[in-house]
Amino acid sequence: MPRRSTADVADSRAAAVEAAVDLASVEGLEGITIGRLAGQLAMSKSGLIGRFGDKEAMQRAVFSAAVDRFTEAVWRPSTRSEPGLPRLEAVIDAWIGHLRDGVFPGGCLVTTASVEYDARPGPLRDDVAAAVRRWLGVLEAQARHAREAGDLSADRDPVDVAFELHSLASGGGVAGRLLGDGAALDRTRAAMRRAIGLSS
Amino acid sequence: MPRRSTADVADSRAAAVEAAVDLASVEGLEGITIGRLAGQLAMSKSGLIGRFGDKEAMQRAVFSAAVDRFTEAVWRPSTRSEPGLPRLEAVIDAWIGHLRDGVFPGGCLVTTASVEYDARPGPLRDDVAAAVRRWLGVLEAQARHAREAGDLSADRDPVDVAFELHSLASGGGVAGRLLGDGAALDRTRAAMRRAIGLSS
DNA sequence: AGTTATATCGAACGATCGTTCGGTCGATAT
DNA sequence: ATATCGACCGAACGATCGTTCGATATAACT
Repeated sequence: MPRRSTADVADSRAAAVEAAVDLASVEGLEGITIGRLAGQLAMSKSGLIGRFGDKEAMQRAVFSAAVDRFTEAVWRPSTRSEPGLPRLEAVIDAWIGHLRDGVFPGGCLVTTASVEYDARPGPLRDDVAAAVRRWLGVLEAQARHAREAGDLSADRDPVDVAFELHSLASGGGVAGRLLGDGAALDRTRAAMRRAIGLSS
Repeated sequence: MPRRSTADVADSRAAAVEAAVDLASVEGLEGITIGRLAGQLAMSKSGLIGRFGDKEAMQRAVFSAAVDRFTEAVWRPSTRSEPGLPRLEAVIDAWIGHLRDGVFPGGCLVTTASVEYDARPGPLRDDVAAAVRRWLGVLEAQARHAREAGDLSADRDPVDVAFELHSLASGGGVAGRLLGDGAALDRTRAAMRRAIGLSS
């Protein structure tokens, strides 16, 4: 078995993280097992964990990568749209698309991690909370921009809007996958659009 | 150590299930460990698992008990209200109250289990899906009743309404607990009322 | 009183968990 | 050419996992 050159070092770690994101998407961040992941990567347990230090550090790296994947799929494309309501519309479409395409094989890891750690103090919970807070802030800023531009009803609180969008996407994705309901994402999209004052 | 009389049999099993519900609410149904639960109940592992057969049977019993707890707290009180919109309003208030009171110490176990099993086939996933489907059906029936009574806009699909209420409560509860956001449940309640056409 | 059924125990099982350690190989730097 | 470094391995560690298996003590039934 050839050793990996140092030029491939980053690739090796990144490959492990990517595989772990997919695994965690199904089994949860707590469901990751070093042994199973190592087997899946055809590595030894010690070789794998050595890249991270310990399991918790690996979980944090995995979650961080999942946030990047989410940001890339949902936020990045929307930046080509005008700030405010158009960008919110773009975010909603990208968000629904990202859920539909199965960017995460077992559902959005941010949602999974939110549920796993919402009642469990520790660094991971802090990481998850920070990521969600940041995302809510982004949505809120767009809603505020839309309201100031007159594209969103003045009696809609931007914080409420952000919170509702997040809840709907998170809850809708889970329920849809659990029930195998193909129409769930359509319903979710419609509800999200309703939350920003659009009829359909 | 005195043995338990047969009259206490149901109590012993029920006590184990209740403790397990609380534990699973924090750690997840997959996070339950026979050893830890046995220790917490001052029982032997074998004595505990003997009551259920195997771990999966115990998890199913635990989930079933959680559904009962949810039904008792959220649905039962609402049956004193008139069917249709008044009952939906009562459900929303009871639902928010149940989230606020911490009926489940680590958040609604139905939500937790939905996320845990939404991408993992098996009997537990089937149980969870059946429970969610039943609950959505109940909500939908009330929404339909409300619409036929003219209390709900004719262009609101009862299935949409049920789905939105479920998503909002589920997503809102998680995000609120994760972020330690005391206003989250107020926002969730307002959004749920908006979903059934009420202004506040 | 004697029998049966049940609830629970302690001990042990093999499997797997996360982690540690010493060693080996290959690439890089001197 | 030699020394250094980092990636990775295999083996082993103690802990815990879920489960199985008699043994025991009690309650209920005949």
